[in-house]
Amino acid sequence: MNKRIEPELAAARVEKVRRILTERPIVSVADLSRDLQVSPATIRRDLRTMERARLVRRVHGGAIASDSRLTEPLFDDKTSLATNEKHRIARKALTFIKPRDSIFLDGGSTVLTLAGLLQGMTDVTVVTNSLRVVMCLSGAGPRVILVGGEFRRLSQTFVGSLSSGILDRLHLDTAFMGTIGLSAAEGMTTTDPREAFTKEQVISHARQVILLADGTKVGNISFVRFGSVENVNVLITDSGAPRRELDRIKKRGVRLVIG
Amino acid sequence: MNKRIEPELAAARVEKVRRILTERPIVSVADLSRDLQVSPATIRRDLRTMERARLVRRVHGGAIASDSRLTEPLFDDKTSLATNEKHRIARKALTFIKPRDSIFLDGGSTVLTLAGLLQGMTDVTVVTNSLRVVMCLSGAGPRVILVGGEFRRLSQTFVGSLSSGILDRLHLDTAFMGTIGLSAAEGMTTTDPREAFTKEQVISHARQVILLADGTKVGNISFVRFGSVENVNVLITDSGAPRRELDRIKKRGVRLVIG
DNA sequence: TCACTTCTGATTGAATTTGTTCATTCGTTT
DNA sequence: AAACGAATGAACAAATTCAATCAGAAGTGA
Repeated sequence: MNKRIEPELAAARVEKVRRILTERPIVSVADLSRDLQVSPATIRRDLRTMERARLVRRVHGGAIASDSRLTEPLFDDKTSLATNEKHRIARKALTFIKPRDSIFLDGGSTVLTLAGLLQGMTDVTVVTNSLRVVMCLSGAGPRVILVGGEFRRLSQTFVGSLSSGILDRLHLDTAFMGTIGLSAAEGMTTTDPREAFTKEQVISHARQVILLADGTKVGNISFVRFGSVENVNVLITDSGAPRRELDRIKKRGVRLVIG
Repeated sequence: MNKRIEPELAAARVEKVRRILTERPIVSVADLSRDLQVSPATIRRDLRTMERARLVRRVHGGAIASDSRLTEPLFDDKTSLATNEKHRIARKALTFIKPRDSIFLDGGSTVLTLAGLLQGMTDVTVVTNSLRVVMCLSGAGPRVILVGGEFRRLSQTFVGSLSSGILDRLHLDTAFMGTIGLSAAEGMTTTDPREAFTKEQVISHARQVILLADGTKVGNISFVRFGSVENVNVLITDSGAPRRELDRIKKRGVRLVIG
């Protein structure tokens, strides 16, 4: 135009829009047009390309953040539920991590919450078989090593015997693991045999096993067993766990921590 | 006539641009031209070479730091848009895949485009070291096996010697790979030694190697070499590749496919 | 010295971006 | 249901940016 007081680049504009959408859930075209000093037509074009890149969702008059991830129907529901207990459990777990530790994180939703708390730490090594954990730490954070294997879509983890090739070469200070069921009689149980196989591999390589299991898991029994109660050094759970079962587990030598 | 003002050496200019981009997230060509006292054409040439070295990402009117994802994990906005050549190359590559093949996909952006085309196929096995490939296929699609290893944030891939434990047990029909540079004299080159190590591992396990490289890569030379031209069975590129270099490569036994 | 290469700046035509105009659609109100 | 204003998309023009090319300057090696 006649006067270019604002030589703002297009790329900078989309970045600003994104930042605005992290603070507010919705913005109007008019607001953006005024804040960024460009015409509404330009804003609409920007939003259109951003929508193609799945960065925003357009609505009449503006745009909203596209936090509603499309490709994850099952998993995020579980993590977005019960976040209160999970967060408390994860924070307790955090106190068991020392500098320069190498820790294992498996694919449980509570464990994923713990991974989120590690984003600021750089002096630990995280070994995992969970796609979600890697995605959570893909931007910044500790050193991440992924044991390979076959991808299991339901749990978004890598399972099977292939991972043993890597695990055999690693030493783990602490393994933080989730489970579907934990009972004094049947030990830890889960739904998938390949998942169980990988978990057993991890247990056998870890100096210390810490189980993160909200109260609904305690006393529960699933399909495939992957280790006995004796393998667990610490159980972090919440106050919803049944007392009697907890007592039985404690008698087997497990240290209990209530988040 | 000579200049009173000695212009910066090219290397010094590159360094200055990098320093500027550590302070500001984005700079315009005009700003750089004024600050460094050289013509916009020179700035563009510098930015072009810096982009090939993955030091910056160019945008219309300027450039942004390539590692700006330290704060923002989702980084592929631009590459998912600039898809014309990449898409043509990827579609050509698709014709080399037969049912029940086991194929390797590495972490290149063109290869990632190919992964997107595989979402509907279920009768192939995809082996990869790329987080983005797994994310792309995490919802539905073929069987996915990830070779583990240490996570490299810049390329979002898993690299290093750990992955050999899994690769040694797998047979690959075709490996689809990207590269930073490909020249008849220097072979394939990339920026990171660990990345190069993994690529060499893959090459040695694949019955057939197909290189996906847009025209800007042909004749380019990067830091670490990871195989010679003889290792490449097929090169799929676009019409932007320099003719003379293509001829030299073809003489070395590489089958050429222009997307 | 001469041939050759590399780097730089200028030029030109193509491509991209942006603002404006206008017809159409959408959401709300009557 | 009808109507009105706001929002949208398409088309176009102006300005900017880009890539390709050329020519000159400076360095390199024979």
